[in-house]
Amino acid sequence: MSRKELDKLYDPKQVENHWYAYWIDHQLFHADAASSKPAYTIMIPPPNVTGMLTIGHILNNTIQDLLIRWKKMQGYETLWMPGTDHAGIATQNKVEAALRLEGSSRHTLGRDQFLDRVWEWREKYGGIILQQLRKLGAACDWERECFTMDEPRSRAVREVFVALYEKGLIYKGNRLINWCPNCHTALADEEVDYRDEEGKLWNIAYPLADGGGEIVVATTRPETMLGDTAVAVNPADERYQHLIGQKVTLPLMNRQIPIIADEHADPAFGSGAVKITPAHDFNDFEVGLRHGLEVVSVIASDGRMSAAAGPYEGMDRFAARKKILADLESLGLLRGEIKKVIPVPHCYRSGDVIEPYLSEQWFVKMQPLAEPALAAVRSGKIRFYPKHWEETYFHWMTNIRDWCISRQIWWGHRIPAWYCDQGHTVISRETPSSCPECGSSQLRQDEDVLDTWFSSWLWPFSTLGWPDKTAELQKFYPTDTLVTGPDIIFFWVARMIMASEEFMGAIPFREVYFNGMVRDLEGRKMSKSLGNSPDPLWLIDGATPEMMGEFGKNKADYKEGIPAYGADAVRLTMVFLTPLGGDVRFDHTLVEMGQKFANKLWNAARFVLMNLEEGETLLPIAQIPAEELELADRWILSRLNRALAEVDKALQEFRLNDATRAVYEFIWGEFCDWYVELIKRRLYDESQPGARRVARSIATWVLESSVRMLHPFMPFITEEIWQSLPEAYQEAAPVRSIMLQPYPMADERWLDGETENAMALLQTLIGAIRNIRGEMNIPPAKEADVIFNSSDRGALALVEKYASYLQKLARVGDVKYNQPRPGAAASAVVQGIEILMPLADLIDLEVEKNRLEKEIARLEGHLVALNNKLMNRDFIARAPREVIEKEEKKKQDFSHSLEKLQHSLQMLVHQS
RNA sequence: GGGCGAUUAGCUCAGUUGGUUAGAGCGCUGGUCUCACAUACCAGAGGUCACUGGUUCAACUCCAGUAUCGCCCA
Repeated sequence: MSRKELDKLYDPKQVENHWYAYWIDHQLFHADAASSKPAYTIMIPPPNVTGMLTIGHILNNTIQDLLIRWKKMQGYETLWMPGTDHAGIATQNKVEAALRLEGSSRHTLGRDQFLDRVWEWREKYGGIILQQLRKLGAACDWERECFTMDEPRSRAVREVFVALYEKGLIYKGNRLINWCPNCHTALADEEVDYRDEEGKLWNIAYPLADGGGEIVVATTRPETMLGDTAVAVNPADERYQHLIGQKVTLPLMNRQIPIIADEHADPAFGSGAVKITPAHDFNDFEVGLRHGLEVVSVIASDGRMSAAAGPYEGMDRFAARKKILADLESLGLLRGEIKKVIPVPHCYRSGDVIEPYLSEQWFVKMQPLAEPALAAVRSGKIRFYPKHWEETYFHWMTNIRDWCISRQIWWGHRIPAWYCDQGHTVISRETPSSCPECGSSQLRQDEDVLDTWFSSWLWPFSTLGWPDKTAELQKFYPTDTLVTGPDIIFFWVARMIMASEEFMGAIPFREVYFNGMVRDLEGRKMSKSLGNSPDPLWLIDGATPEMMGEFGKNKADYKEGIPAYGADAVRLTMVFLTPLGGDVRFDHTLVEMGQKFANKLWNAARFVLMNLEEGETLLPIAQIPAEELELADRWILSRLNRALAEVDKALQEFRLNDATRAVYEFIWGEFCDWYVELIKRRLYDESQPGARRVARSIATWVLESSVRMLHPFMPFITEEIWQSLPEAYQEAAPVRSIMLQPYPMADERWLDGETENAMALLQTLIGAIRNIRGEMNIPPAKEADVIFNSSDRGALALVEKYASYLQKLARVGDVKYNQPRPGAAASAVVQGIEILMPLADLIDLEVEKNRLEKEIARLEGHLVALNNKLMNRDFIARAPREVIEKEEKKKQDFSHSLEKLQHSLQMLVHQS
């Protein structure tokens, strides 16, 4: 393959599409269960099959891809398992909405036809989100893609249901559950969102049955009073002792209900008496159980008042509330109202207000499952990053409640329970043909389906073929890293640990990385409902204002459209912005950072490549004799290896932003800004072919290492550049790809502190000279002569040896050493070296005076602080010796510099 | 009400075990189309590190409290 001439501007579009196809064609994402390499596995958090890619997915999946590519280059057999989740309620709602537009409904279609429609819909739209992930560069093993409702996963679900039932951990019970009247189904406790809303607390008088007065109760939900079956007071509340055991007449219903004593009544709250509605409040339900109270459901499953609500039957629950308040008012039983902020439960899918609802449901007994799962995290077998999420996990796990798993919808795994006409229940892995108890063939399957999370919690092993004993399970289980959001720590993470301990007898993963949330610049969560999340594909491919429709209309940042930043730029920016587990405040203009970095790297590569000659043999750096390396060479190799060590350490600790920063700063701040500039002299000097070859060899070597280091962060551009490099630098592999190359490792032999110090001195000198030039407005093209004065012979020798660096990077002309001060000169002091720049014709005395005065004031400030410190006896007595010495040295340096600057200032004053 | 997290430059963020002259990118100001890159280069301005106490010779860093914001749970 011959080297190509690279374009001046990097164009991600072609490059990204081309290499993704190449990786797929060569099956570079495919994991081999028969491989002898150690495995590294990540299971994707399966996105909803209805979903579209969001900025949040970008963050989550970029992290996974980064880890996978990093481990692959480190020699692991990596598996990134992709798939989608059938998202029962969400998907059903979506298809029902489509049916409504057609004037149809699931009930018109009937169950079977409706399910056909959902499958059809899934075939059509279900793959979109995974297609979008490909644009990001995701190295998923697409050949293994799973779906939580495909046949193997369904088998696992049935197996688990039956096994838990047989073990007595699944039971059916008539209990109060969270009910969404809109979705018409039960929900798990975790599926309820509490939102604070402005509400009211009403005081209502209940007349005593014997006519001797009244008792006042407070409620935020007056419509539930129709189902009251008691009034409770605290047993220790002296005000009510004489009433316990008496009865009150329930207003509007004219039912007599008892006054009971129960700890649940808080004497400090309102009147101290509380109405008890077991059918519509979780606490009241418990009270009811303790006292054997009747349970009267006055709100039906559709959110309307039931027959038990008497005259209010058929009214919507919110309308009933108004009517009941009005009726109480006219009866003279309202005793005032106060405003109150109330946490109102909402359905996490439809947003409708949840009702506690008494019904027959299936539950999983969680306590026995929780114990090993708790131990797995306590013992450190599973580690959380950041660690503080463990607290949340422990809290939930130690207060765990049974899990309501039945849903009254159609889209999902049908519960494997059958009922015969004799009333027997059959729980079976396979569809039974007759009742094993009575032989009846009249079997009816349970109408309900299982909670979607009942399939997701098996994901780490169901995706590998469980319950069969597959080679995949053998090779890739337990998995290594789970990358997900802390918002599903209960829904998913905790339950996966429980299921894995129960069915695999092992942890599902060794570490969990919780990524932060992506917010907009106002700090709001990016969400579809807020309309503040741009389509990530707009960022990758670019978008015109028309394409963005309503989205960009009122946002200044989007009015002009979005340029095509490319996936690499989006990825780099994302991980650059994400601290360990911290939130990311995101705006598309931030992606310019990634875009510019890609362009910078592109041009650095272009520069290196255009300086190579066709067919040239480059020297492996280990073969270059030490004496042929100059300072810059030793320096860049030392810095490269320090960057590698830092990246490795940061990635191991999931400090992805630190790792990104280290790569970014090395490539741009050191390789491009300094090294590339410093080798230009050698590259252009044809009289020294040896030195030229050394410079080319090292530049190419460092570039090649850099793109390998960067590959997990920016896979596309690094592949493109790497493929353009001379083959001599590439290790043999079955397929030519950077993905199959080793990840560079820090080599301590190249670390060289002395060289770095020497280079740092030169860099500081260059900075000081540039500062003078900038401040004094010396035209960039004009060379400036410089005198360096110092008693430090070693330092001057270094400057002399590498004066060419100063000449190149600070546009220095003649350099002299230890010379008397010329008449008009600008000056600065760096590490004891006085820099004098004779500027007779150019110097503006006032500007230079200001510059010096500012620097003098700065030094004086520091000296005051230093003197105070050094004169403090306690400091001298207690601080470690090194610290004192360091401060003393600092003081000397500052005083020394100060003296010289003051002298310079005096000279200037004399001249003016 | 309980728990957790955050608060550093105009904006988005670094600052690893307490000892730095508190940094980066964007934006801003000034100067450069210097033969890889104007999506660039060079320089500059800009911070009482939320507030109040405490520990310490020494606090952006540790502790306590306050305020504001956010998340989770009830």
